[in-house]
Amino acid sequence: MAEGQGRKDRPQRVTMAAIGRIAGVSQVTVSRALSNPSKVSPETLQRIHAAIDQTGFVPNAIAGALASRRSMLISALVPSITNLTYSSMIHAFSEGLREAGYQILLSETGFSPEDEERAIKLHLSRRPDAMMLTGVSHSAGARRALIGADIPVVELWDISESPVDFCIGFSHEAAGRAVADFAAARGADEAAVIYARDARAKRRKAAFAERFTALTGGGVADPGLDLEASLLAGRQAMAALMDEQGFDGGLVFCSSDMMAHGAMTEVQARGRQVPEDFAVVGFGDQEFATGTVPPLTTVRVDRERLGRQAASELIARIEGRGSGDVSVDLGFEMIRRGSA
Amino acid sequence: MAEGQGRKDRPQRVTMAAIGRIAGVSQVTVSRALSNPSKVSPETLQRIHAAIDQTGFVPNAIAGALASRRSMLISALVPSITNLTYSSMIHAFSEGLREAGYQILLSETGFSPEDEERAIKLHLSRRPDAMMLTGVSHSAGARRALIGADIPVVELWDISESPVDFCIGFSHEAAGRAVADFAAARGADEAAVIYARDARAKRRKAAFAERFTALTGGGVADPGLDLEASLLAGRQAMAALMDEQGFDGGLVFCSSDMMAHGAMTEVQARGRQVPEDFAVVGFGDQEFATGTVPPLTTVRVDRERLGRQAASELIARIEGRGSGDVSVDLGFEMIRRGSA
DNA sequence: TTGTAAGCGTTATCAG
DNA sequence: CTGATAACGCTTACAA
Repeated sequence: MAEGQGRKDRPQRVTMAAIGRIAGVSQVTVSRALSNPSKVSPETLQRIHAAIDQTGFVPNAIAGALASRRSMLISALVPSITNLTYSSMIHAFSEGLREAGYQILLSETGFSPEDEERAIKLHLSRRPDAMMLTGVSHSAGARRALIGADIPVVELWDISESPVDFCIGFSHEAAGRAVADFAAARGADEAAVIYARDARAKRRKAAFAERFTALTGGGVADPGLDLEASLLAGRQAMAALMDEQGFDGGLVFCSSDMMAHGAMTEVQARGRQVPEDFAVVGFGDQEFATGTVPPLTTVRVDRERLGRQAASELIARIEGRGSGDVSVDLGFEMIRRGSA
Repeated sequence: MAEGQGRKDRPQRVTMAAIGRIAGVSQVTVSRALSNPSKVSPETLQRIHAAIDQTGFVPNAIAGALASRRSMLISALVPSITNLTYSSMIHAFSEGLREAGYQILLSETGFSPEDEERAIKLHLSRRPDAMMLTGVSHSAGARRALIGADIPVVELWDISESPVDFCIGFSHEAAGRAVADFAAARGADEAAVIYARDARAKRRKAAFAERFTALTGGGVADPGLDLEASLLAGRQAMAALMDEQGFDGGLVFCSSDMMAHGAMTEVQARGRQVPEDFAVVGFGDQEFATGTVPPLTTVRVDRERLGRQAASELIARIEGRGSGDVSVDLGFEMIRRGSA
């Protein structure tokens, strides 16, 4: 269906004006028929729709956006789309928006602030009606551009005192400490951390380590590896912990359920027991967490609610009736299952 | 940053005309400076960029798209974004496009043709320069709209004799048969299938079952469940197979690695052996497939290549230099590991 | 209920 | 190298 290879004659597209000509009305009436049918007489409406069906007319939303100054586009930036944490967030987020007639312009930013800034500016050129970002840490240039854009901006999956506009998430430090409290209450006197290349994951593990040591005096082994949030990486980290860090028992706090699953796999592959020898705690409470053997003890964050709430608040702000909240802490929940 | 709640005075945006006024040139020259700098004198260029920096000007891509009739937007439709199969496809796909300056308009269509048709029409109203669809089965209305749009359309993850425009993928039937051949060669005389609510998965299992029976005369147990492609669903299906279908040994072909992982988990949780009692074959060769115990035997499809090739061919066609291919079969590969 | 006129902020075309 | 001027296809007043 590619356009004729470089031909000059463009394939005369169907416009509202054309529909109007066929239906015997002006272009404006066609526009009205589509956006405000109640203001057009039934007979006219019928003729217009007949013309639309006949021609297969699809309105040009670009022109509409330019004229109305509303793009009905929401841009969303996440570090990675293949990471279930973020993809499920987007899923919930876009559902609410789709229902309200918005579409999603999506980009991956990796974990680099520079890439994010570039992506933000590119997105802003599309004049989205609002924007969703992951996390609260952005480059100065990004913040400036965002503020200049003068649209609602929600930062998800973290909280901050000074968001660009507003944020919905939870405290990663508090989550790390909660796991440390859990570990201590459970009687662990040695601990280790497994984490991926993700600033937020590192903040959780740092808070965990500090609290765990303060509480128990025990050490916290760290493989010091730069990893993806994958099962394999979890296995590797667990292996490194045992082979190189001399970690021979205790509780392991992993930055994602996937890595936790990998850690368990490695422990069991070596004939050791979970949770007896090594207790494992994940993060995220992914769907599969109840399906592992033993079922995974983890930290649940209600991503569904996070996404939905972000969507509805964004819509509210677009319509000028936002709550005015600057930071919404949705919290998290320790889910104790069998692995710790 | 929401606009003043319903105020009348719009916040006077910065336009190319404004930049021109500051730099002492006309609006057109600003446009040129941005899209074709070589045609503007160095001094002028400098003044223009100074004005841009000073104001934080971000060009309006909507207006640009309307005037140039090129949106630099590619729309992509996938059944689900939380399914790693599709999200990794999009990831590879969008990478190539981003490099060429395109942005991605993404929607999830679920597994319903009606939803897909609706989404396609909505996307088409944005005048994307090209479109990516998952699979080759679309409603008549969708095909009509697509053809009328007169843009390159690639259908991914399947092949067909008569795509809307062109397709890149592999034969799901051939994949199912290949697994059956593998099973027979391996000496399996009983088999079972575990599959998700996905038309393509069902085609693979049907082809598998037919070939397996033809080859070995053995039966193929089917739990007949309507499931998600999740680990838990895999466990449930495996349990149903053993408890309700009397399946007590043989090879299980699963429609995804995740389900296969679940099936293995269930087998092992019951104290039975993989692959001795139950051989398990997955589909997709996800990253974690090498990390399971035993490592998962599966069917690999090169999603990376699929996505990249789709992107580059789409760009080529947009520029009027497409290959003209109608259907590209990238094939698949049986990866024998420990689970079967 | 319908129509006219004036943008929306760019790019394309043609002159100079 | 630079600038008028005319689209691009729609929405938003304002009139009739």
